[in-house]
Amino acid sequence: MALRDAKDRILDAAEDRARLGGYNGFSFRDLADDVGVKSASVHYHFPTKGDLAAALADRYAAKARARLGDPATLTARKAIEEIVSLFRDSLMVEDRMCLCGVFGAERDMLPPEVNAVVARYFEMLLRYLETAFGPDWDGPSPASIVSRLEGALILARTLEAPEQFDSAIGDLVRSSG
Amino acid sequence: MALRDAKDRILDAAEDRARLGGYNGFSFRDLADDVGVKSASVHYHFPTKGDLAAALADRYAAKARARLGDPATLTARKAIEEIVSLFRDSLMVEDRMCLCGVFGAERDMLPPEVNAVVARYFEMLLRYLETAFGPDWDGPSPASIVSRLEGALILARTLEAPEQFDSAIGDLVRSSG
DNA sequence: GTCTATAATTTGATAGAC
DNA sequence: GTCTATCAAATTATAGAC
Repeated sequence: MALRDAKDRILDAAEDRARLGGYNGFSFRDLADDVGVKSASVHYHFPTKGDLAAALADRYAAKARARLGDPATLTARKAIEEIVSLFRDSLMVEDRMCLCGVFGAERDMLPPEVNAVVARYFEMLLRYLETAFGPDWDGPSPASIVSRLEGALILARTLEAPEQFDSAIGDLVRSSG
Repeated sequence: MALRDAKDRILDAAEDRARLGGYNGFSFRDLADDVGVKSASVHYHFPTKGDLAAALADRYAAKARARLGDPATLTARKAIEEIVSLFRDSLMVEDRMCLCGVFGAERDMLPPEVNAVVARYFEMLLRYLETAFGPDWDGPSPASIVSRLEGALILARTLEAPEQFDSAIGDLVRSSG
């Protein structure tokens, strides 16, 4: 598989651009140029932009879920470390927003099929933490953790101060024993 | 002042649309139609879209600051209640994102003059909490609070579940004594 | 699956009359 | 300060050849 197939490379380009500028931050021509094809070829794989963005969010969610692992086998502390690491890499390694965070912020003007997939991403993250925490958990709620991570990405990137991420998340990691 | 001046009404329309769909979620013609003028008139008040968005974020920050009040006169608990109330109304009353949250998420494709104003908004929020907390504060950091609030807006709106906001923020309010 | 070509619309922005 | 008129470019999307 020297070069992955076009469909995947189109999604790579779309993910990169969408995480920088949102749904309207990229066009079919942008992606075509990135991949080295014509925009008609992009439409062949994804008839409408809604199709493309929904497929994009779906792949993004699947990759996150695969990376996070099975929460039934994890301690609460380890699950928190995993999800923090996911968002931390988004900021420190990739220097990109969370795709579903951007789409979520723009949700009222996105095609409904995109919003449906974005919602499933957040439900997946919440369920991941709930499962790892179990019924007796008395630490921070899954919703508070996911919210903090999304917000910390926005804050640290807006201020161009990656250390603000740790300032926002730090005590979460330290108190997750 | 029967009808506020056009400049302000244009910003009203822009704020409403931007908080629903982001920077590229509205056009000069959209705003002109909302206000009842022609798009050339919008360009008279704001030559470029960057000018408009920067003025918009500036006004948004000023309104927030005025509502929050002087942190030097507030207890930590009261300051937290004020900032939570600000974001809570954004969700429950206005059913809109935080303008600077959306712009922050899209920052890498926004004109730099917009990003500068958005950054000042977040710095203002952090300073507000820092001032109210004072040097001996050992509760949640200002960055963690602001992050949670921005993220909780995205989460609750994406899931179309306002109660997730309280789930994300609740223990903050309860532990802020 | 990719291309050329193009349609139909929208966009940010300007010139100049009133 | 608002208008008419317009521009050049970009946008999503489709038809049909190879």
